[in-house]
Amino acid sequence: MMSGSLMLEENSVKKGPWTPEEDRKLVDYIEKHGHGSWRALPKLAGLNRCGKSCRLRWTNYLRPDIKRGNFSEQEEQIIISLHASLGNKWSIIASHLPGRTDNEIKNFWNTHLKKKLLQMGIDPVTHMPITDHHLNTLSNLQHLLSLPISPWDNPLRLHNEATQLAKAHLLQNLLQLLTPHSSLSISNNLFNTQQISDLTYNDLSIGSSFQNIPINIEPPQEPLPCENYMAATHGVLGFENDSDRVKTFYNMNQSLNSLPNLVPASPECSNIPTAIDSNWEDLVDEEASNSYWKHVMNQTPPPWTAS
DNA sequence: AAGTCCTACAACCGCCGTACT
DNA sequence: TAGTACGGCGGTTGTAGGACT
Repeated sequence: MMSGSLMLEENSVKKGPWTPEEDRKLVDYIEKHGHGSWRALPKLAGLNRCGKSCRLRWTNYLRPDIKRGNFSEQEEQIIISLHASLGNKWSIIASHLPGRTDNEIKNFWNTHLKKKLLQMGIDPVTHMPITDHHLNTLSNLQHLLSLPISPWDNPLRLHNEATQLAKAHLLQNLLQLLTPHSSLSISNNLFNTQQISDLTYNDLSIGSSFQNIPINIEPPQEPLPCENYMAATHGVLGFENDSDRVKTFYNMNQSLNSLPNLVPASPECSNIPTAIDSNWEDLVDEEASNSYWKHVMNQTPPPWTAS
């Protein structure tokens, strides 16, 4: 069997990692002719790749305006804030971070920010406190799993096994929600219903691979006042007007900002003026008819919070 | 030192929306 | 209006390299 990087499709289009030679061909062609039709490009550029692969390689890696390196603290804040209001709209989020690609932001979210939010006690999907939502789900699951099944005296044993399997998948999906990017497996002893029923929040742990059940999850160090933020982003409080919503959102960001600061990977990183600095004004002007974004990101209290 | 596990991220896949015929 | 081509997007996978045992 051929390895993935060498595997060729029937039409001999290469897949897998790009070589420096391929990169050079692609860059040379686009610099001279522009990309034009991506489908036609590979042939014209002398590349044995599909147009889609060329486009992705260019937009995500070779483009001259790509900004490499670690995300700054400010960029993190922007991503978190935009994700709270936009969800997984990576391309839109990327459009507000000059030099960053949607793919890069998506990867950064999945590998860093998701974990960070979980450790803060916030569900990175809903941006709601993880306690109520997930524990209710776990509670329901506990009931599901404790339903009596007696495969040995039931003629529908196969059906029951399928049901168990479905339950396993359900639980796995739930746990994956709590453990992003983990290779998850559920051992058979998980289906000891007593063990399941004994699980509490304090018995679960975030950040481990969950490969060894029972699981230990450490609750957040301190309760985070993030309910208001959740309400703001999801409208559960039924605000009377935008002003209330804006105030609440501001309060949330103060909560986020009060968390321990991230340490830049390189000391000089935080001192480098970024494109963000020069474009942030544009963003806030564009994003907010109200001025709350400016206050949120500049961490200055807006007038309406003055008592 | 060797094997295994884990993390990060580049790249791929499939779906969807839009433009064009 | 239907069909097709194309580009964009988000989810997922594959794999290199570091960490750990």
